[in-house]
Amino acid sequence: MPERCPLFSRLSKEQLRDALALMQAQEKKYARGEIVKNALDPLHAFGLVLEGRVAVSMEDIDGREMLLSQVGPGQTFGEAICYLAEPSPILISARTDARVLWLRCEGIKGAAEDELTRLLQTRFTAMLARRTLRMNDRIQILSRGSIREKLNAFFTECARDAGGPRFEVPFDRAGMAAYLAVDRSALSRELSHMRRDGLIDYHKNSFTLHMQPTKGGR
Amino acid sequence: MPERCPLFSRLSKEQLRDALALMQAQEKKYARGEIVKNALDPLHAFGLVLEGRVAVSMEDIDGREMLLSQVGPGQTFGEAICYLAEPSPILISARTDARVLWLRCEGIKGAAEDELTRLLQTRFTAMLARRTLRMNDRIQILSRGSIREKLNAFFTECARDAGGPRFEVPFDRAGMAAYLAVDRSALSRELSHMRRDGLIDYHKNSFTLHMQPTKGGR
DNA sequence: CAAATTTGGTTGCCTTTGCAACCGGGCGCG
DNA sequence: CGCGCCCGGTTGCAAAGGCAACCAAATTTG
Repeated sequence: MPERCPLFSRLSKEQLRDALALMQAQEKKYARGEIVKNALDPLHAFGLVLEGRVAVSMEDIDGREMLLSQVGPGQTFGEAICYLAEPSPILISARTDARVLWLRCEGIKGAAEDELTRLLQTRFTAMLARRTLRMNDRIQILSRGSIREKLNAFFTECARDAGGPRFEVPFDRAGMAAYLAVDRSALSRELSHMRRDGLIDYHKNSFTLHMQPTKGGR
Repeated sequence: MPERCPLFSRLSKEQLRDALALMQAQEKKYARGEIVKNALDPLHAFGLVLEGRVAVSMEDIDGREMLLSQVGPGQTFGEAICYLAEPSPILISARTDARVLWLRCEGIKGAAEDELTRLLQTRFTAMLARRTLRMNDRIQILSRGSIREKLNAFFTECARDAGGPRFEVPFDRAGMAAYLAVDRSALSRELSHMRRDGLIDYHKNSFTLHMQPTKGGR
């Protein structure tokens, strides 16, 4: 399963074993709702989700929870904090029953003695770089003024990832609202309107875009 | 000057020279308002701002500009895109007259032959990790519902960085509005109200917080 | 199966804020 | 000196959307 993560993809069986050993991989199970990392806890390893879904959030002063990201199978969380070995106010919890593989990054921090370590270093950096780009996308979405604009941006991105106008979103409505930083009921309202206007169709988490293939370039 | 960047800090003169050579450093000057990188242009190197300020933004379909970040002396832009060698719709322009040192990252991508290369690799990764954390902060700010909440979060962060309740922000009002993704006039209005309410004081870009050391939750 | 819980949709109300227009001060430049 | 430009603040207006309350369907639990 770990090979679903770009960090470990296309490794031979032996390489994978060595890589996991190098990073002192340890699997751990969590029940739905369980806290994976409390705010202010340090993080000695970063997590690779093998199964289930995990939410990364921050609690603000008023106790409102802000969703930073939601992590599914093959995706990771906490690399940056773990790499920098900094404390962080981030709260991580399991949204469903989940299996997480914890990976320490000391092994890929210093000088690389062998080929495999070097590969992992490079891939780790690439992972961080890709994460940066995804966060840019998120910031772009959040910067939009209206809910409809946010949804358009969000859907466009989903469609790009899915490679077509039909896709499933990894959120329930409440999660989606948190991701877009809007009110849940307002989100429902806007989704209804967009359906009424013939822009989209949806059922549960499955969405279909009816957008015209944007004629002009951006 | 490059030693203001964490990538090059505390290097000997020879190391710095070698490092710059390794990354094929090239300095370039830009006039205020000049385009540094147009949307869709590829980026063969990332930029280290030596002097002046540079804005990283994205133009959305309606032509509205969304500010992703603003980069000052000693800070870098475009590392992720450059490292991944991906095209990107990002637009970069000089907000003031500026000097930029372009650094290629091929040299620090593959296997590291010498000590210096390894150091640069590690530091580059650390830079990306720190950038990730800063983007998290930004997402946190953007996720707030009201302008006042956004400002509180923003100011809190500024105060943390500055180590005290007085600080200067690196934006003019329009830039600040773009950073917080709110309307400029609404921002002005809210700032006035916060001053009226005794929460802050400000003149031009200098702000002073008068916040009580947050006692209880709401 | 019944009860309870979760999830998504609807609606009315009212605040916030985007928008547009305008004003005034500071600064640079001819 | 005077003109234009940039920047920041103000304000009236209208719309968007947060909030709360509620309902219906779906899903889980006993």
